[in-house]
Amino acid sequence: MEALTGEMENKILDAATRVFVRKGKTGTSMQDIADEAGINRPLLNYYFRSKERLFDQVFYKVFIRFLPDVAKVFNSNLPISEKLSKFIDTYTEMLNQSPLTPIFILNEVATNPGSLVEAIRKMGIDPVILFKQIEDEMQKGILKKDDPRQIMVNMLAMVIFPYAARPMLEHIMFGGNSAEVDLFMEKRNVHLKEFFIRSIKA
Amino acid sequence: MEALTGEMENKILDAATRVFVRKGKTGTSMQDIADEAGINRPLLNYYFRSKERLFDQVFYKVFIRFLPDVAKVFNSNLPISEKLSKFIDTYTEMLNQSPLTPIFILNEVATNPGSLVEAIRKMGIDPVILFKQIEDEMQKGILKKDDPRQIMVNMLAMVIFPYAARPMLEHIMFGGNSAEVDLFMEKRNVHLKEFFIRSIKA
DNA sequence: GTCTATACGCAGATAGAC
DNA sequence: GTCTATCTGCGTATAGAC
Repeated sequence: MEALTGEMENKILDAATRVFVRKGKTGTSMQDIADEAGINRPLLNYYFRSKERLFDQVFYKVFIRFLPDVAKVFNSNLPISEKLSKFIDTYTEMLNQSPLTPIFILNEVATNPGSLVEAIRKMGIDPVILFKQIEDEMQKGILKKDDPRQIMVNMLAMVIFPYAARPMLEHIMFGGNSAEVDLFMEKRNVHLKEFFIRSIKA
Repeated sequence: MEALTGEMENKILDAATRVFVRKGKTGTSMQDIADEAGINRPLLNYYFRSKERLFDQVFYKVFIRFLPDVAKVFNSNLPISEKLSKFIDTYTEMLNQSPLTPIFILNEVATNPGSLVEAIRKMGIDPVILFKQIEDEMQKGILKKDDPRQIMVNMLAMVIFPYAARPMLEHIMFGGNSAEVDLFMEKRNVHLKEFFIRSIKA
């Protein structure tokens, strides 16, 4: 029944991703995934042996999806202020396409730290180069002297947090008005760039 | 066997809180909680009828714990810069005592938005007063003109995110060195105050 | 109030027919 | 490769003895 190789694998993987990301690992049953994929439960085991293995592949896929575009920005020759701006745009675009991803990843890593170790081992992220550049610009007087890691965490925080906390913010700060949050998020890109540059420039 | 009224309830509630916060709602079994409390499984049902009801009480308790101290800061007559500084200290102290709380709350609200609605209805948070004060100081030229909600989200993001993302950051940015992260977090308070004030002052 | 015993369903996983 | 049937264990919850 399968024309292309791995067609069914991808079909399952996509379905599993949607459910896992929405309901979490322990909150998802194999039946949920089978229903989402429109197939039979044993087929999941046939193709992925176990829920554990299926989840691992989903996690890895979701996790890695967030990196290539960002790496491209970080490895470019642009000054920090430009990288920052591009990072905000790139990351925001990804998050708009998969807004549930941050909370999914943060939660899985928190409740099962082992899941991450394997994933990052396979790709070798190295933020050191970026730290060096930041320190360089601090030396040159372009940026205010500070701990580059604090800058990095701030950047991630301000971009990612609103997505992870959206349901909270929507109810507490926006009275449940979802459309208003959308507007807020649209304007946020411009705000962030200004806000951030003001803090780090010398 | 119970001397004080509600002694057993509290014992269970505390145990349940520890397990729920660590493993999440769906990742926690009643047996886990009974073991943690050192009691028998049916006793949980006797005191709380169902896992659902037990969880609801835990969630509400955890959620509300984060508010009174913060509310005190927000309702004071201090200028924004002072409130900000106190907020960072207060929130950080709470988070240091229960560092897993952010990811617990964010995840539960994301996977089951209904849980939040009930909790906030009972306490009536109102950030509008704070927004007005921020706008006031903007009018007076103390703060740079901006959207107060963006400021608010930035503040929450920079304080809360490092706790929610700690396992991630620890592995990716600190090479798994936990002690170094502790040091980083200690220094972060001072950094945050400077960083933030630079961004918002006129 | 606290226990043992138990009911019942659904979870993940596999056997085996087609 | 895909299905039905089935195994086994664990999940929540309750009945009933003490």
